[in-house]
Amino acid sequence: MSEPQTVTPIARRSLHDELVARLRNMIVEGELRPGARLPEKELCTQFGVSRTPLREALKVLAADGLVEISPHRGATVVQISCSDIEEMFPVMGALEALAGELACAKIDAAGLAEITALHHQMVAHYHRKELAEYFRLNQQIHERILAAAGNATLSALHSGLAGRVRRARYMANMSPPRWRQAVEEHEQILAALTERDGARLAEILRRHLEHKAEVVIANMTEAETEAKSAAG
Amino acid sequence: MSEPQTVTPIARRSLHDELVARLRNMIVEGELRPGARLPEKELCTQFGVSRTPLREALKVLAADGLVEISPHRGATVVQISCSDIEEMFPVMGALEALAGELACAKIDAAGLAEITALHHQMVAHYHRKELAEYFRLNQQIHERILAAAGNATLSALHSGLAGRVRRARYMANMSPPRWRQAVEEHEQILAALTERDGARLAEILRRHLEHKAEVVIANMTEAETEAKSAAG
DNA sequence: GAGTTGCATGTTGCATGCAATCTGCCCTAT
DNA sequence: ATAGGGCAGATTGCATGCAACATGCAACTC
Repeated sequence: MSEPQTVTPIARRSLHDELVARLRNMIVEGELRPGARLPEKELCTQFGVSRTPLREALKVLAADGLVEISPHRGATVVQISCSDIEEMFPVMGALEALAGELACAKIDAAGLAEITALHHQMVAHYHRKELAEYFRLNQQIHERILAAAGNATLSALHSGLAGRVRRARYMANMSPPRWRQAVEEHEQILAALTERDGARLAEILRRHLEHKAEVVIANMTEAETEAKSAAG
Repeated sequence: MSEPQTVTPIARRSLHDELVARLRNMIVEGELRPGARLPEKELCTQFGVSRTPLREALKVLAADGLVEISPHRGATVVQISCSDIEEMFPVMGALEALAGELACAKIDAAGLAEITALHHQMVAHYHRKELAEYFRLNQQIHERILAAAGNATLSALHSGLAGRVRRARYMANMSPPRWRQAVEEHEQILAALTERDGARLAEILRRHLEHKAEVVIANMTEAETEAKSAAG
C-alpha cells in the first residue's frame, strides 16, 4: 500500500466546517446582509444542527473578520464602511503586485495559455456587455495569477481580503469609460505576463487595483448618500 | 452620551477569548512546540475550564493557521517548514513596503520622534551585543511603522504573519556581518522615513525583509541538518 | 512467524441543560 | 408627562452526557 493517494479520501466534513463554509458563502454572496443579526437558535433550526457546532463556526468567522460577536448579545454580520474598503484595496494591490512578480518568474506555457484563454473570454463578454460574466472571468484571472505565484500564504491572505471586498457588490454599475479602462489594463496585464516582465506587471496590477478602488468607493458613497436621503 | 469612546469599556473577556489569547501566546512564544498534541481534556484541567470554550478557542486558532485539527484525532501545533517561512517573508516584505509608503505620507513629527528614539535604543543594544533587547526594539520599530501607516487591515495581516514567523526563533544566532548589515539597513530605514521618501523606504524594507529571510532560512536549514544528523 | 481481525480504551463531535446576562416593557414617583 | 427602577422573557456562555470514531493490543488464521 505505498501508492500515493490514488483515490481521494472520503470527504468527511464535520458539521462546524460545513457551517463555516456555508455561512461564509452566505455572507460573501450577500444573502446575509451587513448588520444582520445571527441568532443562534434561528440558525440552528435553519441548518438542523445544535448550537455547539454553530457557535464554533461563528467564532471562526469572527476571527476571519466576517462577523462580530459581542458578549451576551450575539453575532452580527460586520458592516463594511467606505474607509474599510479604502484600506483594503492598497493591501490587495500590494499582494497582487507581488503575485504578479512571482507569477512572471514561475508561470509555464500551460498556465499562461489558460490565463490567456480566460482573458479572451472576458473580453468577449465585455464586448457583449455581459457584466456578470465579465466579473466572473475577471475574478478568475486574478485568482489564476495568484495561483501562478505558487505562494500559499499569499493566496490565502488575498482570498480572505477578496471575500470581504466582494461583499461591497460594487459590480452593480460601472461607467463605460471605466469599464473600457479596466479592459485596457487587463490587456497590459496579459502582455506583461506574456513577456515575463515582473516589475511592469506589478506596477500595472497596483494601478489596476487603485482604479478598481476608485470605482468601488464612488459606488459606495453614492449608495450611502442615497440611503441617507431616503432615510432623511 | 455622544462622546466617542472616551473610556475603554470594561474588559469582559469571555473564557474562549481568554483561551485564544493564552494559547496563541503559548504557541508563538514556543512554550507549545510545533507538532505538540493538544488534548482537550489535559488543557481543560490545566486552564480550569470546560471543553466547550476550549474547543471554540482551538477552532479559532486553526482558522488562524496556528494549530491543525484532524477529525476525531485532535489538534496539534502546526509545524512550520523551511518552505513555509520562505513563502511568508516576501509577503511580509510586500506588506511592510506598502506600510513604509503609507507611513511616509502620514507620519507626524511625534510619531517620527518615537521611532527615532526606538531606533537609537536599538543601536545602543547592538553595540552592547544585547541580542534579545535588540530584537525587542527591532520588532517594535517595525510595528510602529505599520501603525504609522494607519491601515488596520494591513496591520492585522502583518501581525498575523509576524506571529507565525516568530515561532521560527531565528534570533538565536546571527553572524556579526549580518547583524551589522541589519543595523545599517535600519539606518537607511530611518533616513528614508525622516525624508518622507516613500518609494525608497518601500524598497529598503523589501530588501531588509529579503535579508532577514536569508538569515532565517540559513538558521533553519542548519537546525534541520543538525536534527537529522542527531537522528541518523 | 507474519498478517489480519476483532475488541477495548481513550478521545473527539455533538446535543442538551442550567446559570448569567441583556433587552424591552411596565410601573412608579417626581 | 417623563425619567428611573424593576421585572419578565429571551438569548448567550458554559458544563456535562452520550454517541461516533481512531488507536493499540491481543487473539486468531494461514
